[in-house]
Amino acid sequence: MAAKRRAQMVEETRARLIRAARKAFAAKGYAGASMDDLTAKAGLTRGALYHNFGDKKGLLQAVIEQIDAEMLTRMRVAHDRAETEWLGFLDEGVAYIEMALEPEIQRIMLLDGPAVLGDPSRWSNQNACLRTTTQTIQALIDEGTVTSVDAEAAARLINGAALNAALWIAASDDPHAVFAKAVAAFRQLVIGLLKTEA
Amino acid sequence: MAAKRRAQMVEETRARLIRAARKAFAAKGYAGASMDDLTAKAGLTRGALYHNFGDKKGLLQAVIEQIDAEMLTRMRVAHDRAETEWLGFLDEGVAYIEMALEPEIQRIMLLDGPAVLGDPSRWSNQNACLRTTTQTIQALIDEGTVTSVDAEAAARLINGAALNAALWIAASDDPHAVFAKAVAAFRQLVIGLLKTEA
DNA sequence: GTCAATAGCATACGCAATGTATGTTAATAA
DNA sequence: TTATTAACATACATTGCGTATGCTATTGAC
Repeated sequence: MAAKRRAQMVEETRARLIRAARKAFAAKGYAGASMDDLTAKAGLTRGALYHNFGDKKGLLQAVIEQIDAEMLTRMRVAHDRAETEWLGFLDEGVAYIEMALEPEIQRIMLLDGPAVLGDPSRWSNQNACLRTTTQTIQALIDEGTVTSVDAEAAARLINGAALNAALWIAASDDPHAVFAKAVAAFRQLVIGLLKTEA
Repeated sequence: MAAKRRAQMVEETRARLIRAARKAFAAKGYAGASMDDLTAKAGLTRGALYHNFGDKKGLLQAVIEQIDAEMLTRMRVAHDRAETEWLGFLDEGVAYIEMALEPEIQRIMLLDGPAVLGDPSRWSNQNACLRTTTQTIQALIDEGTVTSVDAEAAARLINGAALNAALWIAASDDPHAVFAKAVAAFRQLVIGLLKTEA
């Protein structure tokens, strides 16, 4: 029981550091975030950080894994709510764009993440969002809705398109109007994947 | 004439700094590149740097503008070589993917650039690549080849897709095979933009 | 129950790197 | 001829990361 409480303490420490890091990275960016400030706001020092995560990049990885998991569940929800697999695929994409609009996700997952850790597909565990999209597309191919393409390649392209759309929307003066345009273009573009009923 | 030589000297200095910066940023990444090393290899000191470019970000901007211009011409070449506007559009996209495979372009334009300077569409001058794609799509809409969509939105999505494809290819174990897959999926995807001959 | 060992975190230090403030030289303008 | 400024170099101050070291409490051995 004492051991259990000890393990809980460690998890508490890690969770508090990750929470503070999410805030700091989102607000100041990865490079601009100070580890001293970070840990101080979590009620700790850099000692705790280097003990638990190795270095600054290690902390970013932990933050990214957490956000990635959250994005995964939200995409699954959007997907499962739809009536057909194809509509689920569309909603999944739109959900991705919507999430990518949140400053935290945009800054950490889309801008700093790739710059610091390299290509997302090489991130430690797995880029969950990408996997979901790949699986969804593969299912669409199997059921005959989508033409025969490499599912991972298509997922990659779709993700990139949605990502860029989100950056565009977020940087625009009228995000609402641009969002509508982007979604319309997105829905049009993915039609190319549909199997032509020759 | 003395004035002219003076102006030439300044341009020489700027050019040498930008050249050294391109090498350093490509090799070590923006954050990892040291301004002292940079300027020393250019035969100068940090004084010249801060006088001509303001700060480190200013230097990155100058580098990006140069690379952006180079990419623009290469895309135009690929575009103009094709026989039809639609084929030119496809070749333009493939050319972009090919360029994005070069480590220098990938690191500076696709990874560090957005992380440091924010969304490319907000970059000082203009993101030339994006403009070309937008114009090409608009021309396709005008000639009736492509269905009525927002040209800029479509260009954004296409660019993002190509960008992500390049990152994927570059990080893969077998770039050649993955490149083929990506291009195939790309060609399939953009078919969605074609006007259906109803 | 005592003692060694280690996990978890804090403190202290060294080093590198950016930005700024201050020179220095040469060209330009009055 | 002299004053001013552009173009760069040098010197300085600050910040911030990573590591080495120190402290405390828990665990395990006997």
